Amino acid sequence: MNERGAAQRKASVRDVRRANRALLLRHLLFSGETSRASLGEETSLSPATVTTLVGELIAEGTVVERGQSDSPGGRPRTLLAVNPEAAVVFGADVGENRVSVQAFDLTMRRLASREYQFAGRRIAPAHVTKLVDEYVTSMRAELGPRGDGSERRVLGLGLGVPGIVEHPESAAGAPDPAVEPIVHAQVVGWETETFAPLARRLGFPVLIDNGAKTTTQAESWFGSAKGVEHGVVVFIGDGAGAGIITNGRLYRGSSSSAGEWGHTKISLDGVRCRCGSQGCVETFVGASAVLERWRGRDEAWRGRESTGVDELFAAYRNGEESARSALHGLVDHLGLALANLVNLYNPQQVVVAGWFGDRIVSEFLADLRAAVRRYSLPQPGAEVVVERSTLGPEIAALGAATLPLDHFIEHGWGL
Amino acid sequence: MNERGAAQRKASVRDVRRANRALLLRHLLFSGETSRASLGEETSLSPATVTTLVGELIAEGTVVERGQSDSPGGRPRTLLAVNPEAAVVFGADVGENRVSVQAFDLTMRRLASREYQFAGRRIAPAHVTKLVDEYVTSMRAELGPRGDGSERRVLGLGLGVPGIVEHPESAAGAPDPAVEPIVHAQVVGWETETFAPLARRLGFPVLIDNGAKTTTQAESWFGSAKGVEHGVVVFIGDGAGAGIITNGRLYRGSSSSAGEWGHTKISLDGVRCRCGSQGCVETFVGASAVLERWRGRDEAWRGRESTGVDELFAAYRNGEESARSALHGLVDHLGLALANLVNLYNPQQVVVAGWFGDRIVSEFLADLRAAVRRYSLPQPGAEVVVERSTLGPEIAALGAATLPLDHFIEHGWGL
DNA sequence: CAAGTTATTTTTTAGTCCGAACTAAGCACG
DNA sequence: CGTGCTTAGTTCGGACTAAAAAATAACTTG
Repeated sequence: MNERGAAQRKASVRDVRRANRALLLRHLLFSGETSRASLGEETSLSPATVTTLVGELIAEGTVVERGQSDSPGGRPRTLLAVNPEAAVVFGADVGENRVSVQAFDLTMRRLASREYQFAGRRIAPAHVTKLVDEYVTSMRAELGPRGDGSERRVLGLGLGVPGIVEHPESAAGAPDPAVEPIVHAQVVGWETETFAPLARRLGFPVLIDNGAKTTTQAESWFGSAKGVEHGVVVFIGDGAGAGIITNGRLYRGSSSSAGEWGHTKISLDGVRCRCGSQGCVETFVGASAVLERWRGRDEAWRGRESTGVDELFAAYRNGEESARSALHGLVDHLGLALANLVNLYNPQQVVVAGWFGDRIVSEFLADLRAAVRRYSLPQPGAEVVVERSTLGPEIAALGAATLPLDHFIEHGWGL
Repeated sequence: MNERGAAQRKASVRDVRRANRALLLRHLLFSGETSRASLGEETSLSPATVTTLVGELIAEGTVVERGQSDSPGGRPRTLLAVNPEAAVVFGADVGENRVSVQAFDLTMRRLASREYQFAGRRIAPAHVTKLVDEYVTSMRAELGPRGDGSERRVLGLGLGVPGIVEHPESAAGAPDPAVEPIVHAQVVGWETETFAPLARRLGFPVLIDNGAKTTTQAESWFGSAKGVEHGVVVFIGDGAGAGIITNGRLYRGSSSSAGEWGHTKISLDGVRCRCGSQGCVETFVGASAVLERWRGRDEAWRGRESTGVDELFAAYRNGEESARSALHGLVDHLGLALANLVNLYNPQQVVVAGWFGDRIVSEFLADLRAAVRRYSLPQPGAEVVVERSTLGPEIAALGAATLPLDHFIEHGWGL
């Protein structure tokens, strides 16, 4: 009566084709132009199989031929590429003070974007629904029809939100557009929300996940963590969070709330955190917390943390002792908190992202690396590479758009 | 040029059969006697497929028919079961002061066992090789031939060791008998060892992994964590470690050293740990550490921690204040350290194991649960179940034996 | 002993990838 | 220009796969 097997689904011949189709499509998407021959070599699929699968992809319009490549004395290779025009994907990200919606082609080139700023860290889900719907409609109008005059197909919209997203039933693996997820995002004042209305209004699938997770996926597809099998991306802004890649895939945990690194404790007492507990990592490395430590509980920083941080770094360069000790303490604590991740997950790479994380790393990368190494076990500590993120904050929406894209790669147009 | 695809292997029709064979075999192994019909229902494979696959399993001797079940008015179901006689599996575990070697039949019933105690936490790998070889030979002699007089087939031997095991190349997934792993186990004085000689002497595959990991697998197959998709098993003895189950499988990280929970830091300063750092979880919840806190740095406990713990608990029951505060502090710290795991992995279940962990949980389970809940985020904290291990210390070898068994389920006799 | 019921097997079908032979499309060199 | 040489891609038959449908087996019940 053990239900271990519940995870393992039965396999059938159809799954084989789906898996191989996805394999090819993924290669094609990430390596740009390739030929059938090299595709076969890289995937170790037989030439015959490549021919049929690519034929299918071309027939459905996902892939196009792009002339020949140079030939070293034999028949020249015909180049293949994903057809950017094949579909549009939308990505939307709800942050702590802005909503950003962007449109991408199938190769994830940005086609259009819209942004909305809000204050007070509050925005109603209905408002988000309205905004996104509006922006998507206006961007579709802006884009117009395709080159050949036909209507643009839409893969779907990915939505990143600053909170926990529960995917009922489909516990394992990637989100499934069929089940309606539940969102808990206290940061912007959402208790238990659903975005079913948005999907109804848009008329195409909406996939939702935590923003840190979607951005992690973007980082692992296009950024510094490209191709990393086991990696961690930490986001440090006002708060702190992490996204985890295990076995090449985003790790979600049993109810998608894995990676709450910002609220792990590295001290038994200490400043109280907004989560209600104390000693959280966030209270040592988050921007507001650091500012508070530097200048005391001064409400002047509230809402303008960024300039506060500018001042802190300026003071540091001026040699002010208080700034020095605040920043050194920060780097030390951050190193320790990262070392905990290193010991637990044994990642090949740790990427530091987020606006404050960027600032820290651009100034103190060497110190941070030393601290991580000091606090982690020799073996995993020696192997891990601490890196800075190369993608800016505008990739949040791209990360979200990654969700429908992933679903398309894996399952095609069906569903 | 991105190597994401490296993880994804191409699929072929053969993989389908292998996967379905494994699916059936796993069901058969875990649910005991079943019929073809119910096997079909549970796996959602068609009756026809079940017939052919089961036919194959019967032909190779792995499965046997076991008479009929009662019939409610139609053709009675013929019961199927894994044939215990089909093969022998050996499991060996090297602990901090003993080597235990056991033999199991294919249904993981213990057939024979041997044990060797050593002192001083030192044993040479060559000595282990010699011991294991000796014990295996003697157990094979003890078991004699099978009921029908034929030679017993051996699946292999699983070896659990108290340290980090690197599996070169086969980074992802389960260990592969083809590549020779490298063992780092400072606890027993091993720097960089290999057990190739053992495999040569035995003449069948030897699979090696960290003992905490193998025991976690046993716990997830046969113990309290049965059927759990996302779970954590923590081992608390003299030291502290953890094994992590994600998506129903053991998580190893990029170089198999994931789960070093005992050396994550929950304090910025604090007692120095044997790993060289300070503030490690181990220095708050490990048996020696707790004793040291209670009675001061008194070398009298060295080597007899178990009786020391007895005295501590006795003192607690006598109402001694020092014991009370030591134990309450322990439970509090343990709760915090577990909450960190809960926030990071979002598991459905946390199982506390290890000899000292057992003692703690049998006395303070309610307090511990409260502490975990207090320190973890509301959502993952509400969902997680903190449980005690129901399997004793003798399952270490069973956990190790699980490695060849898993390999057999997944790949059959080949290789 | 006939009818009903359920379990299992057989047969057929639709689908998979792959190996080998084959065609396509260039270059090199006389 | 034509004849080989080389590499790219396609076609086709073979060896497998699971599953749907039909047939058979083995019971209970009236």
